Amino acid sequence: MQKPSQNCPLGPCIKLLSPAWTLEIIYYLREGTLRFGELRQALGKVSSKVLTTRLRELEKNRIVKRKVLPTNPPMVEYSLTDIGLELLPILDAFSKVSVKLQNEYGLFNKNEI
Amino acid sequence: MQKPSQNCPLGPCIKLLSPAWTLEIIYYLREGTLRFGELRQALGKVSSKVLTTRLRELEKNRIVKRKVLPTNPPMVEYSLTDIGLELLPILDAFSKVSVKLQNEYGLFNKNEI
DNA sequence: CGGAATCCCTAATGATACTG
DNA sequence: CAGTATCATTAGGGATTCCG
Repeated sequence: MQKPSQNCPLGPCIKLLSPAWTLEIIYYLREGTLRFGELRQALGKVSSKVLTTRLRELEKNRIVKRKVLPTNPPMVEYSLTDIGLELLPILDAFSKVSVKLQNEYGLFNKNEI
Repeated sequence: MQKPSQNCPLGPCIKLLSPAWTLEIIYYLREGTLRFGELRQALGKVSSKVLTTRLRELEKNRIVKRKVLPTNPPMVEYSLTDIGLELLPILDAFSKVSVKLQNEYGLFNKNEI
């Protein structure tokens, strides 16, 4: 969790997105609904505890919608809310910049980062 | 520091920008050069140790340029490199999204975040 | 002024096991 | 399946002091 500075307008947004896995979660939900297990698998090596924590935070901040299906065993679907969708330009920017830094400047290649 | 997931293309960029104060540093350098002390003051309550650490990392990754002026006592100026300037679209995205979430959805108002 | 060197310490993450 | 509960860990950040 990052510490925001005084007048920097990015503060709250940084605080929202800085916990581990947060941006990746939004990334993988960008195209639709995923179940808890699918999301967990997509992320790789996140623990279910941390993933749950993150999803609860995002749900509380109305970024992510949680839908429990009345099956047995229960299935839980996660998707982005309208507010969550508003975050996608940030993801786009990350994506575009990543590509550019890699292609034009060779960043992210060796062990630089 | 965030843990990147497998196929998410944002991984390296996230890793680059996730340490505390990193985005704020870039934000305050966006319009030109700042001395160490000025940057420290702009950020608010960052310790000199952490700020130095962050600047060294950014310098190593060619995001930030460090220039020592031959004065006594020495002055050190920091500015964005060409690569650093490439990151500004990300900052723009943060900024625009922050405003939108605040104005249209009332996020970031109370203690929500 | 701009750090380097210490020491400290908590929040955040992770591993494991268990459950409705 | 989708979590909770517990415990362990650690590394990231902070406070302080001192230096050229």
